[in-house]
Amino acid sequence: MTQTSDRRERTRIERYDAASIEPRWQARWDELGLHRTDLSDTRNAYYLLTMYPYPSGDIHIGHWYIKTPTDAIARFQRMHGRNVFLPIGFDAFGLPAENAAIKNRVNPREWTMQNIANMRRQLRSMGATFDWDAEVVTCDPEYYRWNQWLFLKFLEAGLAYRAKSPVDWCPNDGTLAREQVEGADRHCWRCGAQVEKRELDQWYLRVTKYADELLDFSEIEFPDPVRIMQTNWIGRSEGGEIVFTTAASDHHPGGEEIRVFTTRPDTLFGATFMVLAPEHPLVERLTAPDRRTEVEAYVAKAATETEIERLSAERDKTGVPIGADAINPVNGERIPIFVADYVLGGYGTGAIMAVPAHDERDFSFATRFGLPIRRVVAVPGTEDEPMAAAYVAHSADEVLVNSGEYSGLSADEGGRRIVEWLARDGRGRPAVTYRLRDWLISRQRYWGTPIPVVHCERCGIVPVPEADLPVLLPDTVDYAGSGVNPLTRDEAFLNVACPSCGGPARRETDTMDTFIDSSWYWYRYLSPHKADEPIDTDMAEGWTPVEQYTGGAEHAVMHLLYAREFTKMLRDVGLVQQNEPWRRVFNQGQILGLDGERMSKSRGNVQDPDELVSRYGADTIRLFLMFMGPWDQGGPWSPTGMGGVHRFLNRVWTIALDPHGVEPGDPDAGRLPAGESEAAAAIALRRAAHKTLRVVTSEYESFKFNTMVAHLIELANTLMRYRGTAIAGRPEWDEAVRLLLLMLAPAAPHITEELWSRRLAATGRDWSSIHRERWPAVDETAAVDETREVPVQVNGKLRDKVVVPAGIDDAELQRRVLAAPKVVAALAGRQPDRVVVAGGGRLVNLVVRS
RNA sequence: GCCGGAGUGGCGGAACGGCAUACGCGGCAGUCUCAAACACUGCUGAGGGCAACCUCUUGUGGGUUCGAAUCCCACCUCCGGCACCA
Repeated sequence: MTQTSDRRERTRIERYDAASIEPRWQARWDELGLHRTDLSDTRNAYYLLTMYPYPSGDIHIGHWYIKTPTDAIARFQRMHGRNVFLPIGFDAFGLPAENAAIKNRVNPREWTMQNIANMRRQLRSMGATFDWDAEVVTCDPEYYRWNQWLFLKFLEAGLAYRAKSPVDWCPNDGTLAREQVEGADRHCWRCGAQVEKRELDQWYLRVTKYADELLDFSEIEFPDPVRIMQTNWIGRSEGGEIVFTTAASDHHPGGEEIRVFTTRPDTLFGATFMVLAPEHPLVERLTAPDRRTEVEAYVAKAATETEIERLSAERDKTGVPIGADAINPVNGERIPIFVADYVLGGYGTGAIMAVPAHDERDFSFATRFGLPIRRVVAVPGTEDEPMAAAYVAHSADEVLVNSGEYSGLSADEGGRRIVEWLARDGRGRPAVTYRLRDWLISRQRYWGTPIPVVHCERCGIVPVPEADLPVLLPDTVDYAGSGVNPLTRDEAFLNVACPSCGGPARRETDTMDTFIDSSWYWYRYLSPHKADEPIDTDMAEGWTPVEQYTGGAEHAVMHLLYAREFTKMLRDVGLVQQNEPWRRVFNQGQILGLDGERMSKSRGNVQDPDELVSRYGADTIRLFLMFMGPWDQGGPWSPTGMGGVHRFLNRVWTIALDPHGVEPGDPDAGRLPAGESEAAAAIALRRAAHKTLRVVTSEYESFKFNTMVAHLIELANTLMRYRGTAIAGRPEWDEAVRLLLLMLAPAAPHITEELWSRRLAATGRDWSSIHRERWPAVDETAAVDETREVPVQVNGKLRDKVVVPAGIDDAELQRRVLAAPKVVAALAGRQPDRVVVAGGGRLVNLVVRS
């Protein structure tokens, strides 16, 4: 070819222009109903769930990072004949809407609905195949009424109850969320007032009932870290509950029981003091008159601290003696009682026996207060050694010492026997404790689901009858410049006739934790408008547990655990028949701003996707987000590299539409690689295509999108090398291009649809969409390599590589390795002492001593 | 502090007991162009050497192994969660 004809070839085809093709195909997919799922057909049901977004108004590239690979999974599964259901909705209740309302005097509903409208538009611009017919918006009464309905069912079943519980309280702004308490001095973020604790009557769900069941992960496939974190969060501990009694003193007759939980009943003889949590009810009663001032001051101070501070193993232990003693049930010893903040009221019994010799926290406390440390577990021969730290290690030959008749027994056996002994006369029993607490669902806020109960002067707490649901949130809301829940001032909302006696009553003003909303929304997607029940039981039976759930790792313990608890509650009131909500969960990483912080409008580090869409098109962004790293990793956002992915799509465009053109710049353009025949090149291209198909298929299945894209780029680069040669006219070329487009289709749906339509228009074949094609099958015979390269090491160092036929045996491989020139040089006449042929001949290591 | 995760070229990352740095970005050189842009081709971890080639390198320090980025122990740094942000 002459240079002039080259130039003509180059300019002949039009350029890839995403903006002109993407909206057209999105409209076409809507017409085709690509995204709509026939839920009545459950034969090949594949329920793909992505965590629904909070409509914060901070719409940023992070949403694309979460959603577009999920869409690729949906399209990939559809190409495998699965009936995929990919719904979307909005987690629309919550604190940010109220903050915006207080600050800018906008109505939370209006603020939320505006954000939702904008997010809908943006989510559509991704080209994602969400089934919008199934959309759920949690602040819609059509949704939250069922939170209320479910609450009533739980109340009836004894799964909901009311108890006192402390909140962080600001005198001006009411209850504060953790993020609204600022600084070491714990002041209110809005008014700066000192935050205090206040005890309120609040609603709980009895989820600890499921603690043991939640530790069983056999029906749910979590990433290992999530399973481990949930296991630790539930925190099952086995041990004993031991009854200590108080000793008589000047101010107290004694004989009062103090129950403690311990995981180490074997160390009971080493208990030299006792500690009550500041919240423990006995503190008030047992404190000696001359200790009262100091104890009360300490208790008040502890109330201002966070649990994280109190549990810190690093800081110095604090506490005060209350001026009373307890009696150790195993030896009748009087031991002093302290109150200290490192013991929590909400864990175990809120009281501990302190064994400084065998517990690190007790040891540092005892050291600080000069309390006796008595060793009761030791490896024989070491029992009299001085202790510089608590001995907590477990060793097979350690035994109990200084423990009366139990001395000499192993710790396990001794502990068991001590509990058995105490149990005989009711002074102890084997016991299990969990770190998991019941779920506090009350929120003193407006923007949430009203808890459907009424407080009647005569009848007490009365559930709202089912027929009266929903209890609607009033639309007009006046915050009056304060964070205090406006429902508490809304007389029209508050005043109601008691459903039981008809007398005057007040509505409950607390609303529900928004984690309630997110604990069952995937069931509602299946029947979002069902008017008589929250969940369509038949539909749930056919479509759930959800096949695959994707979402952020930041939800590992809270949302992902609450939802499991809730599912078990739904099961126990007869609404679903399954134990777990989802079969498999994948946690993708989080996209941070360039500054490494979470993206938010207030930080000014958000990347607006609209701008990128108009510059590169949705396909480039989708592909770049998948390519930038492993999906479970996330990381700081940087658009550097977007151009590389865009160039790749340009090459795909060129390959598909202009196979015979050549570019200037390559001196060998239009010629096959030196020494490669046309037949050999055709086989090589076919091999590359099918090897790519094999690896790309498994990468889609395991969500390894970054290497999936890398492999597609490699195949495109291979095709580019053959462009303009005789290969480009052969069926192997057409097959490779066809496979490339099919493999790329789930990730870059618009450009592949465009190229597919153009290629098929030329052939006259009947088609509707590349996204309705079947995923191609690997031709394994085409994917086989004829030769392979074997690296050769001498003493673990790479010295040479030999190319050998694929089917060679080890003896022949060794012969060739030892004949390789660089190997001969490296051996320098020495004989290898050992020849290691690794992993079926993948590598050879020659070991030479001396 | 506790629980979980991650540290690899100038940058994003690949390899996860067997060739460290695939793929991409950036950089350098070139083809095309009057020129630029686009596109395309080649080179590109560090140090040494004219070269063939040699030495070093996966947060730090130890260990296991014929062989370690990968497994084990200790430490450092960063990220997520810690129950009222979602």
